[in-house]
Amino acid sequence: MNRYNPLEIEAKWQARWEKSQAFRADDTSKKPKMFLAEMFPYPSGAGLHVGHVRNFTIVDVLTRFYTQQELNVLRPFGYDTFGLPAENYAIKTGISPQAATATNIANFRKQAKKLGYAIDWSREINTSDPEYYKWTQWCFLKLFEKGLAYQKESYQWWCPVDQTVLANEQVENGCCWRCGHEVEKKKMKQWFFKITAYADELLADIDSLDWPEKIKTAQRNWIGRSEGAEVDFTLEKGSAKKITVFTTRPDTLFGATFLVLAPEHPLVKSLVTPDTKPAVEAYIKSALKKSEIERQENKEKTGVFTGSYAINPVNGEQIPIWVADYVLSGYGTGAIMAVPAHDERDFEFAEKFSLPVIAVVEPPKDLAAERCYHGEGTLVNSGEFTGLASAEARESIVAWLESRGIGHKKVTYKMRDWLISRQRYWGCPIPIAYDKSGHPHPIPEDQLPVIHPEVKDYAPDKSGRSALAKAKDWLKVTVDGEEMTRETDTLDGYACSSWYLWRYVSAHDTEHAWDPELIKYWAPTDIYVGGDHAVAHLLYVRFWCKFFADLGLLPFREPIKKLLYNGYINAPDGKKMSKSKGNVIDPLDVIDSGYGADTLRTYEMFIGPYNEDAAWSTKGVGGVYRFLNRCWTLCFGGEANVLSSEDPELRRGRARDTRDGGLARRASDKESFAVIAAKTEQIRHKTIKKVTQDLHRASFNTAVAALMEYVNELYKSGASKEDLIILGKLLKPFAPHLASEMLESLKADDVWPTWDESKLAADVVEVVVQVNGKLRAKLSVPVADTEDEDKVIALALKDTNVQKFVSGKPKKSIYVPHAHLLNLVA
RNA sequence: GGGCGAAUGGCGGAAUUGGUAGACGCGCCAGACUCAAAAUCUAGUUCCCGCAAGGGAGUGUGGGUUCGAUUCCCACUUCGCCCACCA
Repeated sequence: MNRYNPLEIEAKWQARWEKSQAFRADDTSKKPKMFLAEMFPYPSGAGLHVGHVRNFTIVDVLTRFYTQQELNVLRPFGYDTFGLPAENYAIKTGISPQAATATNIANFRKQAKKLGYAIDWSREINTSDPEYYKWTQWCFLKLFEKGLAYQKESYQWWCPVDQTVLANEQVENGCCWRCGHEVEKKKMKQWFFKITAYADELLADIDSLDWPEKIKTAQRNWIGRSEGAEVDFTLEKGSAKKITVFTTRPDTLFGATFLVLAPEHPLVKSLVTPDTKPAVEAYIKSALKKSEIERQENKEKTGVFTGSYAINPVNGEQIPIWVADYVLSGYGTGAIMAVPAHDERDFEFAEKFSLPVIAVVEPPKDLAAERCYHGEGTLVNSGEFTGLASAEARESIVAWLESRGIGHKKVTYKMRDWLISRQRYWGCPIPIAYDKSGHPHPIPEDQLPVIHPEVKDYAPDKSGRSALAKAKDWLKVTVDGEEMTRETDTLDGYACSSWYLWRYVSAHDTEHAWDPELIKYWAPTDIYVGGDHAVAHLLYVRFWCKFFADLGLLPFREPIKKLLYNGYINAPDGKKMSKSKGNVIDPLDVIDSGYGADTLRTYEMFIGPYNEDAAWSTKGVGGVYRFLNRCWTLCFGGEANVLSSEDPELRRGRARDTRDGGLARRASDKESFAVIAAKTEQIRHKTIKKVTQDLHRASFNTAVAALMEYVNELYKSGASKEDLIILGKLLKPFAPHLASEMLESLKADDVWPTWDESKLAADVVEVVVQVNGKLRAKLSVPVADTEDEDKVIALALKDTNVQKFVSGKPKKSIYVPHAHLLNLVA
């Protein structure tokens, strides 16, 4: 007998699949479609890691499952290649990001093929290929046309030593990651996408998504809708100036004892007096220098009085205006009315700076008075509104403000517009040019793509502009006959991944970003699998989808029907895998050590529920390898050991060792072959049902367990040819090479089998008897008798063990036929 | 601080609608095979008592609902993840 040699058969099948382009999706099919994808990877120089394998294998199992169910399946693949690692590598080594990317892609492709993935390689995409990013730029122009791509001054991290802008992740403990100098915030003109224009729809449509609840919640929180009011406070001294604040609690307006502005608030400069100016300016400077981490670590309230006062519109009180960094410039109006009696943060601030605290909401009597009650209650000290319930008062006070034109209802979102400028070379160039007066113009569509110029040094220049600024010739461009200068910022990588799913339908289309007919057939994506980007990427694709739907370019408003969010795989020690800890498991090592791709794939599906983190177990891999070996032995190792049987085909595939005691025992059994055949048929149908249903609910680990049970059973009772065919078909999504080898030798196709419900029922059923909820006996009852409750009760009462616990007639009995359970209450 | 999720043998995990807790795998243990080992096969493996039949306890802790709770409700403990001064 040949031994199971995974590396040999895997190479054989991979070569065949390659040659026949076995996984090309059919654009012209009339069959129902299924479009699956993983979150495409950033191809790092380290190659695939076990996390990729888990992610891609989930998609592959489903791809093969639906293909075997004879759907028309699209399962493409691509690479998200723009980003800092390639750029930093280029800065360090001088090797161009283009060249490094090409090498990494070749490696990823080779490794993905080695895993036997059923990928339609004709649709491979790469976001840094001009063929692709021409259309990313086209998307930008569409957003620009509709006013959804715009420029605004915004604060960015800036290193005064390196003279460069830094991304958030390049700021470590408030310092520059390269030189270690403290970073500052610098105001710069930046590009934004107006995602807030879709805030309401993005929020509302979350309900309809077949996505994990935790992702949906994360998106709801991120969007952060809150209802409240904007209220105008006039300044004293009869000035026409006013300060508008946002509050969710207009009912507490009588308790507003001071105003607070964010340090960045534009009015601050005009509120200072000669006395306060130096202190306020110093405070603003230090506040802007504070890093995010410092803000998080030290929540001690700080602030400074501007020297000006405002008038509380409801009671005419004069209240001081302060500046403090606990008020954020990007949210609401960047200014708040502080109600220290009912807001914890305002209270802390008032306490520190000895500002007055006036309670205006009385909690219900059964609630103990808190230091700072922020719940609902009855209004006190609130003029004509005193005595109203707080919820009611919110309405009344806003109406009162509205009638005077000094306030109105307002909905605010935590979500900000999406900042997409990156002062980086290795990103998609923004297709914009500036005229002599600095006004931005779109690069005309027929001049796309705007391609990266060659440069010698990839480091950003001293002005904070990307290395693109060093390509003097490239910078000059003629647009509509006018000499202009190109934009040197590039797009955030998330822009490239906001539309790639649609590119897959016509990956190399030179006329469109996506083919308008094919998109109707294939999209939206039916199942999308990933373990990252809960809000960012998964919100951005939804945003672009709605935008392009509004342009009439997409016939749907949600891009992803079902999302599977897979967990991480940790090292055997339970810690995150990392090079520095030396605990990294390389999936290619697992394959090459002799286990093969089928074992690796099946193991990663068996490791635990797909959506939870799991720890790698080298021993566990061995267990799965043994299982696949047993599959092999059943199919190829049995000939020499066929049991004597009336039907040699029936008992084909007995384990190779005939000397064991179990066999001897079974040989002496009186069980006829017909009885054994009936039993295996039942298990066969049970397994088909279990594996099919488990794949539908993405329960991969239990599907593999069911296959293991099946194989264990076939080992005991012998496998018929039919059993082996079913095993091969059910195994194929997990271990496609081995299963293909099996099905080929059995001369069988791989069409997914169906089960016959009537074959699942046995003649005799085990009925569980409980007394007072405790298990006391198990009865063998003929199926026909299980429908008669009285008969079952009578049978139960005859059982000697039941009799020990039931004296006389039971008080009550509960019979649950479908669970084969009888509970007697004694 | 807020939100979400989780807690089951020695370990990873299963139990899909409130109905036999511990499937499957690892590990361990005994046996077969072998000169021996590995590999393979067979059997056992929640804990306690018992030769056994059987009994008792048992799904983080405490309570509740129910004939019956890993599953539902309340309170608490621990761990994980995400967000975090969002007015």
